[in-house]
Amino acid sequence: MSQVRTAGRPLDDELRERVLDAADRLYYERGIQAVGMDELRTAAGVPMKRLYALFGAKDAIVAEVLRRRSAQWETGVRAAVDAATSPRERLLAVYDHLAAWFGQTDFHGCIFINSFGELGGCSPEVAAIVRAHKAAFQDYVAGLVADAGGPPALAAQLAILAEGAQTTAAIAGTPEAAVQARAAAATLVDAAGLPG
Amino acid sequence: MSQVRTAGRPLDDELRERVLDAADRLYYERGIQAVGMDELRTAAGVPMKRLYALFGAKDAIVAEVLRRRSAQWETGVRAAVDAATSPRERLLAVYDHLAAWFGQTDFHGCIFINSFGELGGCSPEVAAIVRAHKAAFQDYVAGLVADAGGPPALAAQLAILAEGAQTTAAIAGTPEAAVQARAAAATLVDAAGLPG
DNA sequence: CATCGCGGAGAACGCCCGTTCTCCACCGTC
DNA sequence: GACGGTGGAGAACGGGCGTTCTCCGCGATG
Repeated sequence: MSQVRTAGRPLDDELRERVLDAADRLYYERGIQAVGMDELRTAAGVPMKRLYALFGAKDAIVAEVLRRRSAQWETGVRAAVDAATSPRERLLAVYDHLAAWFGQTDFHGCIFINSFGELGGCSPEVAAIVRAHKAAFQDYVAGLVADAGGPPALAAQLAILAEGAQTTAAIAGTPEAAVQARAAAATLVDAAGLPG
Repeated sequence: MSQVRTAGRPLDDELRERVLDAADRLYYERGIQAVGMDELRTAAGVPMKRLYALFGAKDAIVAEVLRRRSAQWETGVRAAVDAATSPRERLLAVYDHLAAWFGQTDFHGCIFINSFGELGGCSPEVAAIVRAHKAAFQDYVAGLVADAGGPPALAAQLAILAEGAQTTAAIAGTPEAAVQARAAAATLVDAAGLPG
């Protein structure tokens, strides 16, 4: 059952990582349907037979890519938030994290929004993963707002600002939506009259 | 040059409308790549030869659908805004318009955001149309804000809220993002201290 | 009425996709 | 060294796509 490393043959886990890394990059850059299994095979340097032995079907690779991105997003946001000190700054740290992300040269928008637009109408599995990811983010923001002593309605507003910033930055191809959203969030937070 | 109606054969303009209506509905419901030319031909009740004589290629149909939607969106938003009286209400009317739209049973999100996610990475033409559409909306909001005597920064914030509401409502499958965005917009507008 | 030409209906074509299968080189074992 | 089996590389397959082509019926014209 347990795997033993052989000289020339990488372990299944390493190979899965390599495939998912390549799939993530290609799907994110050009879209899921635009990247075929042959291109993925070539990019990952994995034999086709191995690819299907590891994942079974393209759908499974897509789902795994999305789940990985969701975990990475959560990790990144948490790190940015936890680096902030006051509850107010923790709320606004979300938008600073967005600003850093939008500024990256390979920024192509939110892969969940993109995937939902591409496959949400035809793939219930993709739709469910995207919905769960966004719901988790909203819950996280709700927790931050609650910690700050803000009203629940503020959480939904802050989440909408974050979504709008991602959409706007992706389509415009410029990162300024993050600072605009941050300013709006600061106004909303202040208007909510947080304690402390 | 000018067309003359013949008994059994519809005019080109009528046929174009029929094709674009069918394409709009199918592309919006299930995505562009998921709908083939054969299905569109069947749905529109138009012979394949006529379809290609009218449009030349699928790309042209896609572009035309998006341009039509852009004009329809502009018309709808303007109507909602012009029905409002005060400058403040005119700004918030945008979100009331969103609320009515999100509540429709066939709401599947913003076709521009969806199309950008699906084809933005591979089709410069689609990307350009989507970018132009969103830029036009931002300009329109900027005009409303200017008319209300608000600062330019407010316009970008209000546009981001509208984008975020569309994304959130589409993915969640529920319309409440519109009223949440409206509340946030009202807070931002009030915080901007508009005159009058 | 014979003929011409145009338009309707859908088959045909070439290509690409996701998935499976074939072939062969290479390894451990007797 | 002979051999069985496993994994690498990529061709093969069935299906669906966008686009083009063929065939046929019909109405206009002499």
